[in-house]
Amino acid sequence: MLSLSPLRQPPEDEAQLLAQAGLLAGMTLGELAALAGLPIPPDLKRDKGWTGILLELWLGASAGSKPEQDFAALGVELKTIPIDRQGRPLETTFVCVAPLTGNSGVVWETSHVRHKLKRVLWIPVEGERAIPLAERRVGSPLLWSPSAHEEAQLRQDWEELMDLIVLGHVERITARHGEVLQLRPKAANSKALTEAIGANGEPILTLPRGFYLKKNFTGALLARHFLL
DNA sequence: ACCTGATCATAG
DNA sequence: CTATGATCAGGT
Repeated sequence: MLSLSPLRQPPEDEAQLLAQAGLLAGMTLGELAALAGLPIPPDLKRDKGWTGILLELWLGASAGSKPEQDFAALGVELKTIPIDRQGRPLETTFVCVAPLTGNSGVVWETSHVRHKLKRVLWIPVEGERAIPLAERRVGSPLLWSPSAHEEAQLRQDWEELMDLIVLGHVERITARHGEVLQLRPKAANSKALTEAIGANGEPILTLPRGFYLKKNFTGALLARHFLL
C-alpha cells in the first residue's frame, strides 16, 4: 500500500502525481499539516499562501520562489482553488505577473500566461470562512489542459489586455476588462510601483499587475470535470 | 452578495 | 524590487 506521507522527491510522471493527489482527497488540512509537521495558522489572513505550500509539500513540488512550473520535469503547474459547498470557486486564480515594458513583438504563443496554463493540476479545497482552517477538506484533483475553446477565450482577453498595455493605457485597465482573464494589482501594497509605458510612450510608475482567471472560467472547468 | 482593488508572508 | 503562494474586505 502507498504510504500516506509527503513526497520527498518530485513525481516521476503524471500518473504518480495524480495518484498521490488522489490519496489526499477527503483529508482535512489539519490532518495534512500535522502529518507534514507544519504549524496551522488560525486563519489565512496573514498566511494567504499556506494551503498552496502545504499541498506543494505533499505532492513533491519544488518549494520556494523559482520562476518555473511546480513540476518542471512534467511541465505541470499546481493550483489550489478555494471552493464553496457546491464546488464553485470562491476566488479568482492568480496566473502570473503581467509584463508592462519590453512587450514589442510579444505574441500569445510564447506568453507566460499560455505557458503557465498549458497543464495544471487543480486541487479544490473547501474555502468557506465559516469552516475552521484545520477542518477544511481537500477535494478530488483535476489534471487539466485548456480546450480549444478555452484557449481561444484566454487568447482573446490576453491580446486585448496586452494591446492596452503596449499602447500605454495600463492605468485605464480595470478588472472588468476580459471575459475570462482579468488584470488586477499584484503587489505588497498600493505604494509598490514598477515601470510601465505612459499614454505618450514615456516611462511611468504604476502598480505591478497580474493576470487572474475569473471565477466563471475556473467554475466552468471544475463543473465540466465533476459533472461528467 | 459579490467583485474589484488592496493586501499579506517569504525568499532572493 | 521581483518572484512564489494566494485571500482579504470595503464599496457597489
